[in-house]
Amino acid sequence: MNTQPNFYEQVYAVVRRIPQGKVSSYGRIANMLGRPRAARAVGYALNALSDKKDDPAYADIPWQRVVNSQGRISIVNREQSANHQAELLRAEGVAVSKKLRINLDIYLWEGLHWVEIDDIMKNANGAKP
DNA sequence: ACAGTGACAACAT
DNA sequence: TATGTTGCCACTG
Repeated sequence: MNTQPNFYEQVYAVVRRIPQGKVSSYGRIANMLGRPRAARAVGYALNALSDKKDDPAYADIPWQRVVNSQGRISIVNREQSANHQAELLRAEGVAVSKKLRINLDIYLWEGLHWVEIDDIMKNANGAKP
């Protein structure tokens, strides 16, 4: 009852549900998946996408919609990637300040309800039925 | 099997 | 507000 082999897939499934123009945080996603302390692992999961970007199955994941709990783009020591993420978000209508900060009062995604989470847990696929 | 790592978060200065 | 520290988790050699 713990470590499900598909933790990454579950993360991806949730991220795919984040609507355009909204953002969520690593911690919130971890929370949705029933692992409130796994925020760091969520970031790790998204980081792993860079190795899968050639796989079309992972090409549609809006990773840019995930920021840290303060509403700031969290890839601090990767300036280029951070700016890239900011641009992607702006292109979606999300206001990102020069300091890479986003107003969560406006753009925070409410998240999924338990029924949808339950579905993801079963299929660890989420994307599509 | 085990230690190291990293797109986090909460708390302390 | 801006750093630094500590705890956490899943994944990797």
